[in-house]
Amino acid sequence: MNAVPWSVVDPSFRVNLPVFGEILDGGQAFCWDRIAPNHYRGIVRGHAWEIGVDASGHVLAHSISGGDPALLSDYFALDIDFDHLADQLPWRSDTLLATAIEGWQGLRILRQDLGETLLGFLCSSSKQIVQIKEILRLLARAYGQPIADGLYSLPTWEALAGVPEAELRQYKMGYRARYIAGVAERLAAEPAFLETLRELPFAEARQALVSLPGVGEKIAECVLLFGGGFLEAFPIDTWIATALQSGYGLEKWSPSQLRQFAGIHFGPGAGLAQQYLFAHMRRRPRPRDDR
DNA sequence: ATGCAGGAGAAAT
DNA sequence: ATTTCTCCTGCA
Repeated sequence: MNAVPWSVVDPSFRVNLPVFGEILDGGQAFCWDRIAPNHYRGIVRGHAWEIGVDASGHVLAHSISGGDPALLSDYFALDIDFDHLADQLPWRSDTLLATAIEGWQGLRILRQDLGETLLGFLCSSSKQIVQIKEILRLLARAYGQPIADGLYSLPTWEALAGVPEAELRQYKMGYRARYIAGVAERLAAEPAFLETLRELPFAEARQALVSLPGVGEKIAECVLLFGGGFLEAFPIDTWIATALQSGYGLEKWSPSQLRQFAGIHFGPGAGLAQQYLFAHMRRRPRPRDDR
């Protein structure tokens, strides 16, 4: 069963268990199933993987489908020095950020497939992570490719083109079916849309994404940050809005004003700051709910 | 039991 | 240029 040996993804890539879980299953990606606290399984870059972290924090992986573990170095964006990027953030004058960075050392932004990221976040509105994963699992089984062991890759947008909205609705996505059908249609009509996106300046890429049905500011910034390599993207969800409002005394600021503030305060690595703050906020119990 | 969730879009201020 | 309502579904 384990004919393929586990190998260290990269000796310099080390994380603690909470950070490991936050990276794979904290809301950036929806393709990983936790099969043990330190062990995840999922499909990435067209291959089935098992990924684990050992007692020393080294990340180990093996592919059930013959994938080269080097593919994961790219997925984890190991070429980017996130520690250095974090040090460039204004933590010296920002105690909230300093606490978040301190508590989540080793956090990184994944380099995911752009089309898959778009699909995932189109399903994300008013949904919890487990629900998003369920929708994607159903879509993968219906329109994706079998990779291994009952695991399917997510469908390409090409595979989704022409699927009627009514058919999509059976996969628990509700009103989001209209958005997915609409985006599939747009991308079929503009085949170069996604590949061009990466080459555009951030503002233009964002504008292009928002022109898609079902993609507003928040989802556009998620797609650009987690799938487009735009580390200046700063998605503002309810957690981040609360963090900014209560942490910086911006209670009366609108979402667009908060976005403006974040760009100026956090700078070119704003997306990483967002990820730290998000993990930090989500770790502590909600404002009104104990236990 | 129902309000509401890591939102978008259109209608109504 | 904001605020409000609806859109599905399933947790809490």
